[in-house]
Amino acid sequence: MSASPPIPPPIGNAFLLAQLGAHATRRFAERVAELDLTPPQTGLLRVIARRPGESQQALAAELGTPPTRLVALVDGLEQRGLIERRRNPKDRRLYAVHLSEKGRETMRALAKAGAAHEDELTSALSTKDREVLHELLGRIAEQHGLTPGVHPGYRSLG
Amino acid sequence: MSASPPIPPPIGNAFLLAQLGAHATRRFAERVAELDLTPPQTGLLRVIARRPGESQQALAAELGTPPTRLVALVDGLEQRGLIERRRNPKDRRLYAVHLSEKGRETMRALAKAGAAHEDELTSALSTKDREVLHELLGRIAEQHGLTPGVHPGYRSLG
DNA sequence: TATTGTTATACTCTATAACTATA
DNA sequence: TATAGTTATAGAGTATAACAATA
Repeated sequence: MSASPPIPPPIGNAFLLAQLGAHATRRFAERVAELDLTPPQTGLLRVIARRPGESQQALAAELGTPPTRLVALVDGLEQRGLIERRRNPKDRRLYAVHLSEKGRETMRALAKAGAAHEDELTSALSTKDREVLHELLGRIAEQHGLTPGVHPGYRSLG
Repeated sequence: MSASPPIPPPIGNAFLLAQLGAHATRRFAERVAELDLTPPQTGLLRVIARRPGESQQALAAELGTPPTRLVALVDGLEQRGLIERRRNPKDRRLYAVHLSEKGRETMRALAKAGAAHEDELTSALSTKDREVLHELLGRIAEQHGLTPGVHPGYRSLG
């Protein structure tokens, strides 16, 4: 009489989402590494592209990240010439953060990489399947209050 | 004439999966923190439950993690009395890792937490929708060669 | 006195390499 | 000499708190 091993619970949607999400994030990181970017940097670029001229505080609030973390991200992108900090002469405490022309080129390269990533990840699904999946995922994301286009990885854990 | 801001690309399935995956992982971490466990610890417990008596090397291979990382995980679970290291008298280099009775209790609590987590995450979907989602996600996971029940977070990044 | 941005610091997680004990 | 497990060490990423400049 050997003790019966516990029956493992069936793999649910929550686990599949976590598993596939980690896989997707990893593959995306590999792709953007070819552009010398990290995923957090791409997310910041995306926000700057959508809302050019915002202050670092505003960007931090949009991403849900501590302002101190943003400094390092902005530093890295600025040193590579992808973004510009412009002083606001009316209030010299603020910077207005803008994409440079090189930054806009990088955004185009990122869009290509993103499309290739999307294709690769969902290549097992038909066009119709992809639409169904998108609708289901969108409904879950909305119900949980996730900000469209903003990855929770910025959000502090406390 | 102001320069037109770049049109952000539509949010695709890949981003939604990454976003929801990170959210699911975070919520799960919060839940199992109430059992004083981290997600990596729960994944290891799950593998030990399914394959009791394996060596640490075998467990590391199954999870795809460096053996050195496993030591700390096993240490933590053993100190809390959830698992046992048993020496193999035939080859005294090996340990056989087993769940303790307390470990089996913890597995039952984990199953409850997992079910609650699953319900919460997919509460926006009908039963039928959940089945459709599960089928689609399973197909993607299989096509990308993801091991059922093993989170890619163990896998080294190299 | 409040706010923007910054620096300093510490903590968590993980990987790599060197070590031991057994075989 | 090869293998199982361990320890030591270092690196990446992020958070918290203190600080300087400006309002």
